[in-house]
Amino acid sequence: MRLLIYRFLAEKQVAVTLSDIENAFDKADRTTLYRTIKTFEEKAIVHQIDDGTGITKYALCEKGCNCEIETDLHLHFHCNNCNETVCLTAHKIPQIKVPKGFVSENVNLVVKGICDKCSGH
Amino acid sequence: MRLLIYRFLAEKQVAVTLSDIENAFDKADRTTLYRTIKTFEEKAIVHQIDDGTGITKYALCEKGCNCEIETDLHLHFHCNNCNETVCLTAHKIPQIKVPKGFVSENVNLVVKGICDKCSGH
DNA sequence: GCACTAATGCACTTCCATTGCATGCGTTAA
DNA sequence: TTAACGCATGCAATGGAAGTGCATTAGTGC
Repeated sequence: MRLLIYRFLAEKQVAVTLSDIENAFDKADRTTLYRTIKTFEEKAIVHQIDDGTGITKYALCEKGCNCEIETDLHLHFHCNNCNETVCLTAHKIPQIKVPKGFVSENVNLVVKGICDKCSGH
Repeated sequence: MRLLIYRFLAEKQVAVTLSDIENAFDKADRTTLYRTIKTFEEKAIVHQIDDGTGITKYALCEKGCNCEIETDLHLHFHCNNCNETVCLTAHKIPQIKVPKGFVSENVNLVVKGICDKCSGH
């Protein structure tokens, strides 16, 4: 089961919602998928993405994806056209300056727009 | 009613959830507050913030807060300690580079950590 | 006062995230 | 061989937030 879910995530190049997984595995129960994902999260196999659609998505952690590190520098791109969210691990987030007294531990950056597939390039 | 809500938002220096407003106005109905906020949003009086807690928050737009512009460069700080989210309008977001084929329309940047109140400075 | 519009309140629905409880299955220990 | 245990799975139910339809009330202009 977990292997199947892992492969599903590996094939998908985009972040998926729980519903996506649910639809892909009709046989399995919501709860199982949910808990599997949670397990993956704990083991730092996948990471959670909040792209502003209100639905949490998940994506496999790749090389260079240091989710476990506190100063996580993730960049996610959400397409307003196809509604897909991709993980741009190659693009690092520039250092963000915060005012005095503030301590930065984590940065979440979501860029919205049109993705490469939809823009036609 | 709307004036009361406006004043409430003005007093608060942090972004608030619908529940926060609801608690502050026991007399009023949820729907009224909800629709009032929506109206404010349309009129660009407040803007919505998604700080990753899963609950959408709202904050007054200030001078220099160009929510209405597509290339909205907002920086929000979410404190992991007191769970409050503040709007750092003074801090602009640096230009984000996206890969070829991607078109950036909107940027959402949330920094998490410890705020000035909680860090003791 | 009358009519019209805007604002408010109530009830209901939907959607997603999460949890409690029961079941099944494989492994270990008596 | 069997009893006990841990773990994965499934079903059902809960809770919280967002959103909507409809009736009622409050204003506003005439």
